[in-house]
Amino acid sequence: MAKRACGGKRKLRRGLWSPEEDEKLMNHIAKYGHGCWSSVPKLAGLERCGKSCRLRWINYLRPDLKRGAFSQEEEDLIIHLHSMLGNKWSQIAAQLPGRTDNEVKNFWNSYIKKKLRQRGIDPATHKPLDEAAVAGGGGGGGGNRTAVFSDAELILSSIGGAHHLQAPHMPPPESYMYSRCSTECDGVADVVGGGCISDGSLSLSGYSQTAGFTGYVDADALHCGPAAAVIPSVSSSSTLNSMAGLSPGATTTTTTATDEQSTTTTNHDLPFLELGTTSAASAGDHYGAALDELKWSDYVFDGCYAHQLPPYHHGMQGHGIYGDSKDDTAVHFDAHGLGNW
DNA sequence: AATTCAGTCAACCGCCCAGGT
DNA sequence: TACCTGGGCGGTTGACTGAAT
Repeated sequence: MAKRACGGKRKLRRGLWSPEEDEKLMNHIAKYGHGCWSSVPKLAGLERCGKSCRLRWINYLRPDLKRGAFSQEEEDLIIHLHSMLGNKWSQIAAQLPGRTDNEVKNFWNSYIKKKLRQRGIDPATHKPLDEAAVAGGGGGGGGNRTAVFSDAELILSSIGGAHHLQAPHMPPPESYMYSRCSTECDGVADVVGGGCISDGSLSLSGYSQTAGFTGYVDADALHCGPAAAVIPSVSSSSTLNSMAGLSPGATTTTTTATDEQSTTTTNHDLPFLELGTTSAASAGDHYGAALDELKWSDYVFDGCYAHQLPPYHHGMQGHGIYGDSKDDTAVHFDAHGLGNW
């Protein structure tokens, strides 16, 4: 197959990105969008391969990224989604606004995995370790994931400490698995504590009762049905494309849903430069509010966004636009905002 | 103060898939 | 239909940091 290695002929730079490279890439995308990634490095004057540029943009430069520590709600949601999806990091990240698959993956491997093991849970199967071993060392992931979520719920219970376990108000685990059926349905909320939004999005309000979190799961992302709502997932490539305004006249559809209703707004000509500004706001108050702090235009149009790139100036390895990733002043997960999506 | 070790995370690699020709 | 190319994804690596010794 002779799969081309990234940048076969030309001598391309590799490794960490310099501030100058970041600036070039940001300037280029700000002006033109990314378009065809393979042409970006050339047009932007970078000696990188397109893949590298894409990765840098998605994982670090994108203006809508939420940096900083994962909240308990995010952690719980990751465990929950992993119990259903396995290592589908992109799909998991799609449910975590502002988080990238790489970030989620790293968080899982460096933190959650260990935490689960310490608690005697096999992170691959979400079953107790001894049971997982008996189950046939088959290496997790292969089996019927829907059958293990009750275990995942136990995990959540134990991790959460204060919350749940007894939780008589909790719906049975099956109700989390939901929804898969009820989504293809008529939109009737037939899940205890959860709602089946008529447009196909999934409510995890049952989940919220235990973890203090309310979220909507993109049914399509979970392969749960054909009529998935379009969640403004910042991690999805489609959203990225719309953000980048690749195609003039492109249409993005943003769905906001509450327990009682779902509304859909359609935006035409939404260039990504307007993220967090007027267009985003018009897309829906909730989404707009969630983006308020992004102020992408501040970075670009001030002509001096470089000063807002603290990473290098802080001399830290973690190069966060919003500052040191370990800084608690970093944007925190807004469960309410997400819940309102 | 120097060294070692473990943890974190950015970036790369290789594969797969979809779309175009 | 076969091939090519670009984009995306998951797994892995390696640089860097801070804690421990």
